[in-house]
Amino acid sequence: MTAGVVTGRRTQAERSAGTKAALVDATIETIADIGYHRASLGEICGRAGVSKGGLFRHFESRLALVVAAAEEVGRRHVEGFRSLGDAPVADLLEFARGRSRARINAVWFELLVAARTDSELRERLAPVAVRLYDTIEELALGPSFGPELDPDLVRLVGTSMVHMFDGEAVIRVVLPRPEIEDARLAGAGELMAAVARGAVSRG
Amino acid sequence: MTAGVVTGRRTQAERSAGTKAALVDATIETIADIGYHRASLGEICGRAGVSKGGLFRHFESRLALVVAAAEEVGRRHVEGFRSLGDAPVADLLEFARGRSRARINAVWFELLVAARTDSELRERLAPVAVRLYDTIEELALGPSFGPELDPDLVRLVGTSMVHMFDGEAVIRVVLPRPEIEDARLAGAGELMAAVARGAVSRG
DNA sequence: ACGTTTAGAGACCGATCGGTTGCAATGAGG
DNA sequence: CCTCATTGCAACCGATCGGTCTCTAAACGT
Repeated sequence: MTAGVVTGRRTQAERSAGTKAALVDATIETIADIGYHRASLGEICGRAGVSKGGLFRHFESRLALVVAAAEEVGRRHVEGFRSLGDAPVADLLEFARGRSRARINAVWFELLVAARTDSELRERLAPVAVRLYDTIEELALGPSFGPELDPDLVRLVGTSMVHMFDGEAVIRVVLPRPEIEDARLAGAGELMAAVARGAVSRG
Repeated sequence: MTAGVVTGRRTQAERSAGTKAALVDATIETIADIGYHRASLGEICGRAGVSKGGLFRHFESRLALVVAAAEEVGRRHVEGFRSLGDAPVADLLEFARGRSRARINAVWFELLVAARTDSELRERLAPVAVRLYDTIEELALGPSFGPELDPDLVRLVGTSMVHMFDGEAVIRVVLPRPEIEDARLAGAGELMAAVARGAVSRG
């Protein structure tokens, strides 16, 4: 599970990296399981198999830990996106929807909502979010959309779709409507296809 | 502020309704200000000018209180929507976006995210959300869209827009992009106008 | 006017939180 | 092998949480 773990005799750097990764993994899992405000350091440490004292050896505060967790989730998103390579727009859309609904993506929802009323979290999360969006948009602009297309238009429609799936994912917890969601995915696919074939211009 | 407050001698029913409304108002304001998990009963009671003992006279638990707050926010949304009456689709969209961004709407985001990992909250919030969406969709299907339009299509596009604005509102806390957001509103307006004039069919 | 019921106040409770501290174990360098 | 810095553990701290309990004040029924 936790990449980078070495058994037997380990160097200090390996030990440090190992427990750090275990703590970040446990943080992601804990927030995904029981939510941000219930994800106490005690619970996280218990899952990671690390004591509270050990945690503070690697992270200066709970805040630093959850920001590291958000970064890791972003890293996995980018990884998944990259491994998708070139694909039809319909596949891209389904992948995007899947990411919005993904277990670990809940970490982002939890932290974004918390960031609204927590200025320190907001300030530390903002640059991470900027980097994540920049990376993904750069990645998405390459394949599937020829250079003859207005990149601003592609960016506009693409982010709009992501926001739409995010909003859907949030309300779906309490109000799932599978038929409408499927129709939405299909309709979004048609719109994206129209954009890809250059049939949509910017107003 | 708190509608229904009567000064001087009041009947028990008036007293009860008054403090109840004050508590719900304070809950909405507190969650909007400092978030769901920081909105402690002490803080809420302080703002409402009611003691903790007084609170539990009217609400069996913190959960019951925040669900009542969500209901009140929904009521105000419907009220605003109703007072909008018949209006061009562009105005409807701007109104919808404004609602997604509204201070008090944060209560819904906070509770929806919390509901994902809190089964009791989820179960109590679900029927409220269903009623709210049903009411708004019923209201929106009336004006602006003639009866010759497929109501399912209007519902699909309409909810998709709402989800889009919701997703935008959530990420905007940490990653505001005013130019893209304005272009998004304009583009959504064009799409909605096309739907309203019957230029879009369901696939 | 008076006993009953309801609304409200505020001290109090056990549990849990994020974070600290002193100490034991481990690996690094000579 | 010995010394020292790093890593990890667990008891501990003050603060705060949701919720309860007891008591007073106000409105009600008669």
